[in-house]
Amino acid sequence: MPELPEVDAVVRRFNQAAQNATIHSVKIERPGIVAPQLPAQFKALHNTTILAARRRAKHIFLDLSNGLTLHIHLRMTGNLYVLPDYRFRPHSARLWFRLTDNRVIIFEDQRAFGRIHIVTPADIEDIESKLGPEPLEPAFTPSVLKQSLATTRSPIKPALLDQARIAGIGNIYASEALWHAKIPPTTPANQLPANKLKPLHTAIRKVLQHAVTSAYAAYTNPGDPIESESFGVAVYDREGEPCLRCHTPIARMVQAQRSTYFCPHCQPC
DNA sequence: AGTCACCTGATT
DNA sequence: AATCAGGTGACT
Repeated sequence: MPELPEVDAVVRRFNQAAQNATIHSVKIERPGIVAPQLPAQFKALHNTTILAARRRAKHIFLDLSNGLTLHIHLRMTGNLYVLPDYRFRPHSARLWFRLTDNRVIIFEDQRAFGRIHIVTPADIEDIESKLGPEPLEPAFTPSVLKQSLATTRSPIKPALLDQARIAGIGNIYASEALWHAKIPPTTPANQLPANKLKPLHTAIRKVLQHAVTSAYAAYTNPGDPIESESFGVAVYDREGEPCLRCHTPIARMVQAQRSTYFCPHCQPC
């Protein structure tokens, strides 16, 4: 569920609450969350301090005082936040870290698709080496975008979801960016018209940057579900509703087993 | 490059 | 009862 902006908000909020917190103990309710690692391995985290949380694409890294790092992926329904006491944890808390000040870091995940692993610097290199450019970094230029899309004829919408091409875009913001740039989602990625490159680059950055700001502002309560901001979403989950530009009913199609929303008039396929 | 599996809960 | 969900990795 969370895409780059929501993960970014989780990390920023986490740092405000738990930077330099020390882990007292770990409780793993669902061993699947740490598989193929074993719950016993997590005893290595007792009495280590979390130096800081950082984000790369949709990945969260918690750097620890013992030189190791916790690698967390929220997948579809994960969330990570701090509560004042472990007894306040929700039913869907799959793993939690009790802190030495008695607070607790909750990894909540209704569908239990999320993952938490203990990783080394070499592991982190492996993970990051498989990720494309960060779309909000200055290094992400229209030229870089063009290179990312040049090596596949797949429709551009599923190509935008490929984390090796551009890191952090998910199903909502892929549809949103293509609508903003008025690009049919079926366009072969390597055949994007030259005059659409800059509009797409601008749209990706604007959509994500706007969502980063609003996702962070939206989180006032720790346990709130992570939802992409619905206000301001132009096409996602709006099938049949009028296009905000031309009032044509928004259409839905399935690409690579995921819903794509688009305006049949602004983005004719 | 396309299909499926991993899970649970909400909606139809 | 069946379908759908904002993600990814392991298959064919």
